[in-house]
Amino acid sequence: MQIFKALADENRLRILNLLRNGELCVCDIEAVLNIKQSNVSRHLNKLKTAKIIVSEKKSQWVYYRLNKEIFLKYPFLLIILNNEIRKINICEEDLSLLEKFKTSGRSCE
Amino acid sequence: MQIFKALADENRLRILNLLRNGELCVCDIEAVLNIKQSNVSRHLNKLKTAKIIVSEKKSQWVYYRLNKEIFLKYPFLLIILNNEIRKINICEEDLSLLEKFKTSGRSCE
DNA sequence: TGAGTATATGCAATTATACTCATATACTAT
DNA sequence: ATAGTATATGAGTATAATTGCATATACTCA
Repeated sequence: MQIFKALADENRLRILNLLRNGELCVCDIEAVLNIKQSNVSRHLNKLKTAKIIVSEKKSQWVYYRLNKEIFLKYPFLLIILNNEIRKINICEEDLSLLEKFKTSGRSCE
Repeated sequence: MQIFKALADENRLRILNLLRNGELCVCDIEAVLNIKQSNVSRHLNKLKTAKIIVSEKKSQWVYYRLNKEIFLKYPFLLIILNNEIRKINICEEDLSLLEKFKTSGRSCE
């Protein structure tokens, strides 16, 4: 139930899309999606509460990544991630923006 | 996107569960779920707009059933229907209520 | 035709969700 | 210590979804 509600928001699907290639910190996501930091933080919390992602604090940053276990437990989630989310137009753009951002030196790592 | 929103409501998941065994009219669903008719009608409309179900009018009744085509198009939907929705406690009860209702003679057919 | 039933829909009220701004907390580095 | 950065969260607002009630429409049957 909660997992379906977690998936029912475009910003959260965009976040999951970004996390497909590996972990990101809040400010990476904020920069790429161009939404407010507090907003990103809350969306991440919803995804985390639904156990779709997990977080790990590293010095001043908090890194979020997909929770492999839940993708094993719910095969439909993997299909959604790999087949459906990428069909959303803006998700392609997000990925290339992320690419640019990561190579621009403005990323926090 | 719209498909995810359509799945993000317990009543709608319960309706999809009931439709697993075949088509039903609005009043069948109303009786089993014990929610208001106008409410059932609106939920059905959301599912229909998301193309998850289709409807067919037969004399004074409107019958709703799963849209086979969309389940072929989105395999994750089939997994959700067969594996996840049934895990929701109330869905088991709904099915036995439906059974009773259908054999009680109060059903509209 | 008229009464009864099934369904859909307009409108208002309620509830849930998402958002913004300001600020607290935790950490880093000078 | 102090300033700066990253993140989370409280409080208020805006927006969206759900619901209930009343009613319109379409159909049936006597």
